[in-house]
Amino acid sequence: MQQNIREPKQKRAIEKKESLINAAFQLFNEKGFYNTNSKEIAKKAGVSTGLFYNYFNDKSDIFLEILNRISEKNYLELEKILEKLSKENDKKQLLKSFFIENIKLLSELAFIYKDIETIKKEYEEIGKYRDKNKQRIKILMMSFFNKINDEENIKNLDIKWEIIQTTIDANYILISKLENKDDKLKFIDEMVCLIYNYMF
Amino acid sequence: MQQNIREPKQKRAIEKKESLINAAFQLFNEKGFYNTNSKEIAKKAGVSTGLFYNYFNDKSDIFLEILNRISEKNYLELEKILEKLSKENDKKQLLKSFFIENIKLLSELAFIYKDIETIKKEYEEIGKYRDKNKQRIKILMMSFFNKINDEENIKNLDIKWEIIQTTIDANYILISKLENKDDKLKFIDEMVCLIYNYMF
Amino acid sequence: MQQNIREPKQKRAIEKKESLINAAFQLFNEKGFYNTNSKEIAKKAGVSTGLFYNYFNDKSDIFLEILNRISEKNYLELEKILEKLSKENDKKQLLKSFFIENIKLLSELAFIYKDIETIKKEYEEIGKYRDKNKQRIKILMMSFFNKINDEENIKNLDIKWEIIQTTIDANYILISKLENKDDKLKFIDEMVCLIYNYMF
Amino acid sequence: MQQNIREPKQKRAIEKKESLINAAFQLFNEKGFYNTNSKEIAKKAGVSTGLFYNYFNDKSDIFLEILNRISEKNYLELEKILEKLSKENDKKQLLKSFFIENIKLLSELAFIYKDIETIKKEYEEIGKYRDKNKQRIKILMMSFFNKINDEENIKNLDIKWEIIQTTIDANYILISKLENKDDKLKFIDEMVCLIYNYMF
DNA sequence: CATGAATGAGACTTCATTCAT
DNA sequence: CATGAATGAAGTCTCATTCAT
Repeated sequence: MQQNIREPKQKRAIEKKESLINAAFQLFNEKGFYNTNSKEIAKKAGVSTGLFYNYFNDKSDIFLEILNRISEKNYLELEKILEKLSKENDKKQLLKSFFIENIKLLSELAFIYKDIETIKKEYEEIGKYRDKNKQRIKILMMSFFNKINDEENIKNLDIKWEIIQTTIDANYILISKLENKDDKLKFIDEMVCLIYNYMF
Repeated sequence: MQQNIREPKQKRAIEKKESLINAAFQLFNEKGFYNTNSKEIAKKAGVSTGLFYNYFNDKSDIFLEILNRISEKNYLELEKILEKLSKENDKKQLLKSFFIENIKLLSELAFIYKDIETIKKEYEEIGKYRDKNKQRIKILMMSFFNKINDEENIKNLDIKWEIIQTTIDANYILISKLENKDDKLKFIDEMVCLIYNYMF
Repeated sequence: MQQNIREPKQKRAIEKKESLINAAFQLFNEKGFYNTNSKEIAKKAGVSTGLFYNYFNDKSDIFLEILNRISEKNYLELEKILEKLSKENDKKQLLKSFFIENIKLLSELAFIYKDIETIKKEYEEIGKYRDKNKQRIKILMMSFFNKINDEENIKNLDIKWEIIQTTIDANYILISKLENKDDKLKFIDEMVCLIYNYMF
Repeated sequence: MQQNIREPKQKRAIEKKESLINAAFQLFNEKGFYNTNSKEIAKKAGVSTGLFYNYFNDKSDIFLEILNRISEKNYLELEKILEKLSKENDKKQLLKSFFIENIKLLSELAFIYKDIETIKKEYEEIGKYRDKNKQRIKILMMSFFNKINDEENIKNLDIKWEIIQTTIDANYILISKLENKDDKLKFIDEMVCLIYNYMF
């Protein structure tokens, strides 16, 4: 049935698909994947329930699409950030900038980390995609770290990155829940400190 | 009739309640809270569906009971560990010992961090309990950190602990998924490094 | 399985059966037959659930037993009342006395009229018993009415009694719900009026 | 999500909702509220179980809808009847006409009187609606009685109407169970007699 | 006799998904 | 393309009844 999924071509149709994705994103964020149902998504998107299944095979499919888009966007932005930052000499400042730039991106992903571990077990596809993407970011980041760390290769960078990534993800969820902007910055400062002291 | 939950008195009955809790724990771990149902839990426990509802109001109730037990046990063990460690002079070694001791405990909680953010939104009770418990551990840990850090009070310890706790939780999930014991130890070494460099 | 029902012989056992009957009577009255369950009855009676089924085949069985007892008691009392009243000459006063005497009895039955029409359809036995008892009272009452109506036989007494019985039953439920004693008496006066004017 | 009850707009959909209501009405009549379940109603309506919950929150909800409709219809018809009858001079004939006209209406409500006392205790909403409706009819009827009773106000009309209403309701159930038309008429004659002698 | 834990059928309810219009 | 009514499988939960102790 995979093939039955239409790719909308008319402008109005494309807008509707976008509405669905936005609605799903918001609801997944607010209430989690398992407490959101397709009827609700369609309602919030202002379209009919049936239309949902014109564009997506099932609920996991729209999740995958969101994951996909955000991952893609983030990867590209990450590349840009790293490019830009490579001119920075002060490593600490560099890291800080990195986090500040990143927070906007990564906080979008926060909702995903919440449910993805469970969803992965049910939908293999999503697990695979997630792992692939993680791997891709890892490569990017490791080459970046190697570059800015002029002296010698960092030992155990593999493991280190695994830990850093996990740490960043988890703390981004934490930060994304803070209301106050100053609080956010304070937390980011601390994270910079955490990562900086760890790596260099 | 809601609260008509029995506390079993006969030995066999207590065993069955335990079976249910163990079965639920395993299934929540394997498949997550939302992909586990009461019938399944009962089946794995070798018990009828009805009995599940003799002992628990609903699925969230057995989750709470598990959370409760593990939290309680861990808190007590944590106290013991801290007591024991307070004799250690080498802070780095101390932290390492702390993590090694802790890993056994905390990895049990891994499954909880997976779903709890979503569950909290649905079941207020669970959120409250979780927060209370987090607070309790925070107090314990902060007094410990203050004690071992003889010179002066650590700045921003509040925020720091928030970040450390988040970091530890997230990385424990990571570590708990590793099969190989040496890998685990390597990761723990790195975490010690991460935390140590951050705090001292 | 009918034969498995024990008739308790020891004093303590008899008391327990009585407790069950009393508890069931109260609960049926308060919440109706279909909203009362056997566990609840046992609990209110202060005995175990299992014991319920030592004495009664099922829930309808205890209902039948209650119906039986009250019907029996009422029939005997009715005979006494009619006997006593037959000396009264003033028919209106006689009717009034009849109702006043009766109210104590019949209000006990109020709860039964509430559910019996539905229960009858499920449990034939109960319908049969109910009809038999109604017939018995009808005979008693009709002979009484014939006796006090010296002149000639009342026309259509059959139908009349059917209507009177229905009317009395329904209004007894009404009266039994009144809290105030004076109100009760006022209603009884009106009922006397209703019936008297109808019959004579 | 509780109140997410659809009001069907398409013709076929409206028909299905009607089927459900008709099926429920018949089943409640035949077997009573507590011996009828939603699956059965759906089946009799030729519809899936799920659809039941598209249109009704639960079993009490469809009961309320039926109660609502019948009450409304009956109230309007009652007004018409009273209007028509107010030209009649012979009070006895008037009452008779009233009952004959009414029997068609009220017998529809018979099923409701059977279970409503019990249902009221479980579902407050239904009790409230019932009381409101009873009150409304009382007002209508009392003004009617006052009008046709030219001489002077009837004493205790309040209590009298309470009794009359109870009496009529109960006897209508009785009459509605009769198969034979002549029997019905005989019973109605007797009821006319009962009420007429009582009131005038 | 008495207990209350245990059973499992069946009721209630939700929701991903389909399909006639 | 779009609708939303309709489906039914599957999950949640209750309770009359049984049975080991």
